[in-house]
Formats: sequence, C-alpha cells, structure tokens
Amino acid sequence: MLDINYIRENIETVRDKVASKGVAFDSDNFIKLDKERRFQITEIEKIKSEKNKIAKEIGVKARNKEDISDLKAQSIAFSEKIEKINKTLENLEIEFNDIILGIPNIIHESVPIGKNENDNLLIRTYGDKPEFDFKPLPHWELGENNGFLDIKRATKISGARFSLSTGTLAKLERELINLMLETHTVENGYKEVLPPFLVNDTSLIGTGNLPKFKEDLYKVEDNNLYLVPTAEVPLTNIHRDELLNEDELPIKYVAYTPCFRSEAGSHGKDIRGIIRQHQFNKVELLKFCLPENSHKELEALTNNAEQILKKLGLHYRVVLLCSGDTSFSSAKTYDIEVWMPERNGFLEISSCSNFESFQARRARIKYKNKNNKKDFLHTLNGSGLALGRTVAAIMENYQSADGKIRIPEILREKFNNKKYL
RNA sequence: GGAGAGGUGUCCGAGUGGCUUAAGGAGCACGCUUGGAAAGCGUGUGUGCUUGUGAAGGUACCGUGGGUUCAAAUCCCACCCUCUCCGCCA
Repeated sequence: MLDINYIRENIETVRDKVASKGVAFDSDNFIKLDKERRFQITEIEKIKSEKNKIAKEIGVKARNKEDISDLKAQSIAFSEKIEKINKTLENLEIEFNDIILGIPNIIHESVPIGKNENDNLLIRTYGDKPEFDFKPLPHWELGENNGFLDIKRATKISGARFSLSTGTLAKLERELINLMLETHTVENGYKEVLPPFLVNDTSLIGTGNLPKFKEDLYKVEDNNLYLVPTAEVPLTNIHRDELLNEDELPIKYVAYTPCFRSEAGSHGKDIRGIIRQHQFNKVELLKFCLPENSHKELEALTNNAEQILKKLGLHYRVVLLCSGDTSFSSAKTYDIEVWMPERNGFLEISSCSNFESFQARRARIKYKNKNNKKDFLHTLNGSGLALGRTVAAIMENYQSADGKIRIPEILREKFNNKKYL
C-alpha cells in the first residue's frame, strides 16, 4: 500500500511508474473519488460536531432537571442526516480502498523499464556450465533410476505436483536445510526462527497475499487458517502492529518452512519433476531495516543467498528484474537463477526483494528514532534458497555417465565421505 | 471441550452511562538545577482520517464486529485472543 498523500502529490509519477509494471491506474477517477470522499467527510463531521454539542447540553440540562425534549428531537434529526451521508461515504470508501489496495509498489529508480523477462538486466554470472560427454538426463529420470524419487507414489498419496523422496536424496535435502541455516546464522548474522506453518488472514493481508492472491493459498476452512505459502508471511508478521526502536535495527531473520501453494493458473508449466510443487521446502531470509539503508541491505541479502550456490559449486547468474517482471509489492527484485542442464537454461532459485515501506504500511510496522519521530520501516526478503530446486540442480549438474549423482564437496563429510548419493 | 478471570496509549495502570478533554505512574524529549552526573523540579509526549497557507480546529479509535441510548471505555449480543483450574492429547 502506498501513502495516500504521496499518490495525491505525485499523481503523474504514480501513474507512469504503475504503467511500467503493466498495471492500469485511472488517475482521473482517483482524483474525482478522493475529492468527493473528502467533501462528504467534511459534511458528516460538521453534523457530528453539532450533535456532540447537543449531547453535552442535554447532559447539563438533565442534571438541572430542565426540559430536554426539544434537544432530543434535534439530535435525532442530526442522526438521520448522518446516517444518510454515511451510506454514501461507505460506498465511496469501499471504491477508494479498492483503488488504493490495487496500486502496486513504485519501482526504484535503478529498475529498468520493460515488459517481461526478456527485458531483465543481467548483473553478474558465477561459475561455468558443466561439460558432459554424454547426454545429461532430467532430474526426475535420475531420481527414479536411482530409486530415491518416487513421484508416482506421491501422486497416489496426495495427487499431482507432490513428491516423495527417500534414502540419500531425502538426507541430501535435510543436509541442505542445515547448511543454509548454519551459513546464514553463523556467517551472516541472521537469527534462526521456527515459525507456525498455519497463519490467520490478518497476517496474509499484512504481506499482501490477501485479498488479491487468495487463489494461490490453501485454506483450512473449519479453523479459518491458511497454510503458509512462504516463511515471509509468519516472519514479517512477527512485528506486525509494533513500534521498534531505531537501535534494534536491522533485524535479520532466517527460517526454514515448508511452503504450500495451490499453483492456480500454472497448469502445464513445469509439470515434470519437482520444479513446481504444491508443497516444497524453503529457507527464507527476512530483514527489517531503516529506510535509508534498505537498498544497501538488498545487495547484502542477495549476496547471502548467492553464497549458498557458491558453496555448492553451482553455476548461476543474478538478474535485475525489469519493471514489468517485478512483483506487485516489490520496489526492486533480483532473481538468482541456477543452471539446469536438461533444459539448457537458467531456473529461478531465489528472489530477493526490497518492499520499502509497502508491506510495513499494510502491516503497521514502525520504528522510532532518538527524537521520538515515528515512521514506517523497510522490509526485505529473499529465498536462501528454495530446497526442491536446489536438489534438482544438484542432481542434474552433478550427474555422471553411469547415472549416479556426485555429492558436492561441502556435504561429503555428512555422508561418511562418500562420493555418490 | 468445560468453569472462572481478563483484554484501556510506548509500557504499567485507574475508570460501572453525561463534571473524561481517558486519572495516576513509568519511559522518552527539551529545559532548570550541578564542577559533571544522578536525584529533584518544570514543560512536552498516541494513531488514522479530515479542515486550514499557517497558527489552530473537527472527527473516529479503550480486543473485533454489531446493537441499545439524545449520549457508551462503561449497558446488551456475537466472535477473537490471553491467563488460572479441570478434561483430552504427542
């Protein structure tokens, strides 16, 4: 959510920036509604003020046992007027709020203008494509051939887009979770959090998942709870409706959670393997920081996520998303994409975003400086990393001619120094 | 799940229909005092919306949503949450 005053004062900028994200914003309608709404508010408050005066007068006269029937009648007349304006005003507010909540975040000045992923800007590349003297197999075939990825039985148990890993592949994922958590806590100074995996609707509104993206969520109907689509939701909401001290910032959290997504509207995309699942694991990084530091913190957060891929010796690139590819809530996003031999291309494995005050305003997270000045802080998050895709990347990049998967150096110690899974 | 108690500002906490403009305290900011500090004293200090060039006003907000009343933090109804005890449970 943007600041209403900011929209009013920068109406052209907002319209242009929003257009660069591919979202239409009817600025004339906004101005018209805003004007009408403010007029009605002034009207209703004038009458309320009169009514309050009369109520006080009645109080005094009643104590003195004076006649108050005239005043009562006046007050009732005011109430009727108020009721009438209130109906108009309620409708205006609903329409106005729909517009405000539908406006995406304003992109940062460093974000390139563009329509889709073709206009994204390559920032840097790490490592090289692995060379194979045989035709590399897709990870789902490697998993099945080795007997530790059983997608058929996962479908029997739960349905399409679920996976079941066993033995050393299951252990690989567990060791990766541990490697990520250890790296981010010990080396990068994040605090480990084990949050709830079910959250209420207020939390989801705070992060912007509701009401706009309800289709993507799994709901436990009887209890009015939702399965987390990402740890970003519980982590951001740790400080919802709170006032933090400037000297507490930045706050850095890292959490492992499973993530649940209905993947509505993604039919036919990435149907093979474990790239797009209804349930997947993820280690998430989240920061609360001062507004003036947030873009510096975004660079650091992206580096923290990259560090995992470096440790695993995986070839990747970092891409700055163009305006049209930047998500609704984000002001600036870097995607980290890992090399996948089977598709002969890169695959998103982490998305690191600076939301500036967009989420903080929705979730009412403020900070106070030494002079008691209060303002919304900035929030950032990024995957560090998505586990399923990391596992798939290791399988495909570390495969050998005999169909086995080599274990990345850094994890061999955990596997009794074995070379293969 | 059952019984009871409770939810008030940054925090603690008073407040059972109009003299509340939410008492009092703590914290914080500024000032006085001091060689310097502490203590002490004084002043200020909620949020949203809105009017106004500004100074300064108006309005709403006491867990959430409804209701009663000329008037609600206060009375009524529903729901959410916390605590204590009981039951169930890994």
